[in-house]
Amino acid sequence: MRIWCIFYNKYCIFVGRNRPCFSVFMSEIESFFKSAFSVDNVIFGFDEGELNILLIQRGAAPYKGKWALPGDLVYPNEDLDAAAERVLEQLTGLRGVYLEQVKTFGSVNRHPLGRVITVAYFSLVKVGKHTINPASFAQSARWHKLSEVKDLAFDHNEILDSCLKRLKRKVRTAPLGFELLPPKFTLSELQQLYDSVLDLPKKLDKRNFRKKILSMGFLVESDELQEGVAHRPAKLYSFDRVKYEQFLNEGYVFDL
Amino acid sequence: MRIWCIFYNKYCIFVGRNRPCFSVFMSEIESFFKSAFSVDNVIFGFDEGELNILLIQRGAAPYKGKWALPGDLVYPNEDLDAAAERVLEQLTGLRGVYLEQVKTFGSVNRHPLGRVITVAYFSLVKVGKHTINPASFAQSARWHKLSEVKDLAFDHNEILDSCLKRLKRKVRTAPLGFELLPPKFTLSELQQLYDSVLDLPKKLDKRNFRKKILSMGFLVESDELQEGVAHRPAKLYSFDRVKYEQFLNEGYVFDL
DNA sequence: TCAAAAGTGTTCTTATTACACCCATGG
DNA sequence: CCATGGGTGTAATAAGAACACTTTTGA
Repeated sequence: MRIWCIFYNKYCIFVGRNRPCFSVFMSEIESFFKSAFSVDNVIFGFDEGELNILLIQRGAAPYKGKWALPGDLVYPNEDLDAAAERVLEQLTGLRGVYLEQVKTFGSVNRHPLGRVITVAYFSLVKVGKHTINPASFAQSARWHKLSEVKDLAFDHNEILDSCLKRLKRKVRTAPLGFELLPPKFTLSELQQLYDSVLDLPKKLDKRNFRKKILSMGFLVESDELQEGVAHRPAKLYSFDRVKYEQFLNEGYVFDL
Repeated sequence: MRIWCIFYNKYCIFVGRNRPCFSVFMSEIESFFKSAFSVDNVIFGFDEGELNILLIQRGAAPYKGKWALPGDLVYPNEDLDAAAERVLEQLTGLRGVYLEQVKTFGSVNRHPLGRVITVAYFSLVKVGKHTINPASFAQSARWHKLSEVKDLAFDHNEILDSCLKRLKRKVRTAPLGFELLPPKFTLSELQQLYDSVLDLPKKLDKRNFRKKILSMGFLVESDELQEGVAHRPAKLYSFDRVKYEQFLNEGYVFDL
């Protein structure tokens, strides 16, 4: 059965089987726009020595064809965090990744079709551990180098800025970097990650960086070496979460 | 302009200017009518050497009679920050105070009457510069010592925890303390504030605290002295925002 | 044998901590 | 004259910054 409705005067009249079946006050319809809420997820990955983010290309108006952050309306019986996790999982198939709420954007006119407030999240994924499935979201989806991202749909540039700022702060005070690397990594890869994320005027000093991160005692050296590189192969390390907890319990704090 | 919409399958397709402009899931239409968003504001004040917060006592169900954070639904044409400012102004008459968004709480069952997500803010006010007007909110409103706050309505304890945590972090890296003090204050008052907010196992060292805060160069000594105290009167200082900007421009950061 | 990144200590400089006595005022 | 908090400097320690050469590998 089809039901049509027409917005007329201050009423929305629903029409089924060729006659009006019920109507609602426009203001209630308007409240629909008032109270729509969504999540948007800035998905960070680290690839080719650079920070990347996963964007979708919008398949429908508004902003059709523009690149945007993956996001969706929050379902009626869904917690906010769950909605953000769902967006990520539908797009990448990944579960249990690092996810953090950053800020809520609710300017009256941020969405051209009505009042939609959106809760921004960022997540950290290991690039290459997943295949991207844009189907339910958009006409396409792919990784973009952060340095090449510009002119996103809606207020998504502002959202991205907030998330990036948060990441830059948080990465210095919590062991987030490891979420972006494979389970085993070289110290140079780790340093490159920090250099890239922090984007400081001067790069970190190799010796000081190694001294500091190793002195914290939660990186464990494996007996494996890097392979297939045209230079002296580096030792592979991994992040030991249990040792990190001990480190915290002894009253130390991660600070880079 | 008329907008038509057609309910088809499980979608509601909105039609403007003879073509579809957007569509939504039917079930979402229903949820929109039942959902709302609000702001809650943790209003911090500093009084009698202690951090205080301004609470209202609920005048209506649910949680009638319980203490709660002041908050309200966001109006249809109101930005989120504006709603938080309005809540504060209606309660205290204050405008232009420090206000910061902290986190959004959206658990499905956090509100017994329906789906309400709430955006938590904190603000910092100078106690005594205002009179409290609970009228439009609740049966009463008053300051509570933070140490005596317990068992608030809704998930407001959790919201308070988040805001307090944020304040503790932020107060060390931005000159927020001054927002809680009168324009002229003694260094001991300032230190007492930091001791109280940070709640460290050891109090700050008086000489080291003074050395550090004065060395930043944005506190200006006035020629006035404390009055009416039964001991050597302290010099009054004030925070110079222009000098603080200079301090930042020279590449320094506030860090306590 | 060359290119390319891995790996490694020491010195200097700066920031942080710890600590105790005299001073000015009101009651 | 006493109680109360105001005000002050220095020495020891710890943390951070700067810096250059040898090693191992694949091509």
